[in-house]
Amino acid sequence: MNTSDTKNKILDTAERLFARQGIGATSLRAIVREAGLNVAAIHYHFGSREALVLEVFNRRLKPINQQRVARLEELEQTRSPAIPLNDLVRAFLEPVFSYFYDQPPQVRGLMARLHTEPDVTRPVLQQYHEILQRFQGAFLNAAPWLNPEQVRYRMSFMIGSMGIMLSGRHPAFCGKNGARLKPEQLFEEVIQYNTAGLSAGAPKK
Amino acid sequence: MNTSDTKNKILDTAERLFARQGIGATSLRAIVREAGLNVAAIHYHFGSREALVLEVFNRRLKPINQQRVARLEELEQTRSPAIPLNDLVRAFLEPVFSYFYDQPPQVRGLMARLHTEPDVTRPVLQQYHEILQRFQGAFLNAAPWLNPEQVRYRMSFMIGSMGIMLSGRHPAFCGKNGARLKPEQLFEEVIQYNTAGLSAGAPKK
DNA sequence: GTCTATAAAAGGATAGAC
DNA sequence: GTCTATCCTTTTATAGAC
Repeated sequence: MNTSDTKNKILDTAERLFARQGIGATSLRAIVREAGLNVAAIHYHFGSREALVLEVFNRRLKPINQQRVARLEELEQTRSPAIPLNDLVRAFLEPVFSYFYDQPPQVRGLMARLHTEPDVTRPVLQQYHEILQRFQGAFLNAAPWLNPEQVRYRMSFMIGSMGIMLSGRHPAFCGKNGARLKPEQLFEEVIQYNTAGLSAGAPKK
Repeated sequence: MNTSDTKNKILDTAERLFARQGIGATSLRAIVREAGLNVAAIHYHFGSREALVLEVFNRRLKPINQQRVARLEELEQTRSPAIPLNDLVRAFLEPVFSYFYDQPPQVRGLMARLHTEPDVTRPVLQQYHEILQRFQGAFLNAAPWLNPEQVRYRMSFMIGSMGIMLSGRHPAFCGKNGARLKPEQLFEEVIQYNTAGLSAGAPKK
């Protein structure tokens, strides 16, 4: 079997189990059992459990954040200096949405965990600190009535609601509630909600 | 030592470690090591690891949700039939805030995890399903331009941003950003953000 | 690159003394 | 109610054959 085939199989399976059972609760053995491999394969390809965890997240985050930057730069060139908040929210969230659109639900749920599992949040997000800084600057430009701390917190709120969207667990009502919005509709809800949140306190024009 | 003393000591320690390391990653042995007890104590008081996990969450959620209901009922009596959205958001979030205000940061971080760790979300939230239903009805009344699904999702977004607030990890920038809002200011930010989000799409008056 | 086999440690749970 | 001692399972990690 090809190197990258096995590697991807491990990453796919780990991702699915992390999303389903939690990261700390998922053993390497559970992963290889479901992947039809053996423990040694993981150590060969990743070196340690911790390195595997980071790779699972980075594999998804890298292309998403590249997309985010590309869209931000496009906005800066075409709509500068006054980029509408709604466009910024879309530039930040749409790459997530389009990337995970055709992924199984469990895989989407992984992203929600990124911001709450303490051993993951720090090492992963440090890699993307610069991107967040750039968005913070853009949001601050677009919402000059806010101070930098407010912008940072509101971005965090946006990230929180994004996690909820991705988790698909719909935590307010994880029971048996029939009708669910279609993914596209749900996404528009998220955009609308967070654009309104970020716009809160704006001076009337 | 008194029964409830030991029980609380276990709950306190477990809570702290769950918040710090994640739930699945925290062993019973780690808990009792830090609490100065032994594994048998946990099984005596809680029966199993799983039961302990549920108790850790329910100990906090029970008083919070009682407060929520009390405040909702007060609003229904004093401001019915048209309860402002802002009051509903406060009725839902303020009990969380006031309850955790004087708790150490790690303990607050636990609530953030409630909505993402899959083995916890379901069993815990099922107990409070009725309360969420009541709030959903109230929000639907206060925002009649939304349909029930929209209300449910927006409540979930609110819960997501609340989790971010509680986590204290400020995931957008977990690096070394100097100034932080005071807790009260942060709370007002959350209220404002989510009131605006829930109000999105409201007809102009 | 992938496997089996195995080492060494840590996990949850229980029995029985006090 | 709390402890020690113990059972059995599972874990991460490594060594060495193929």
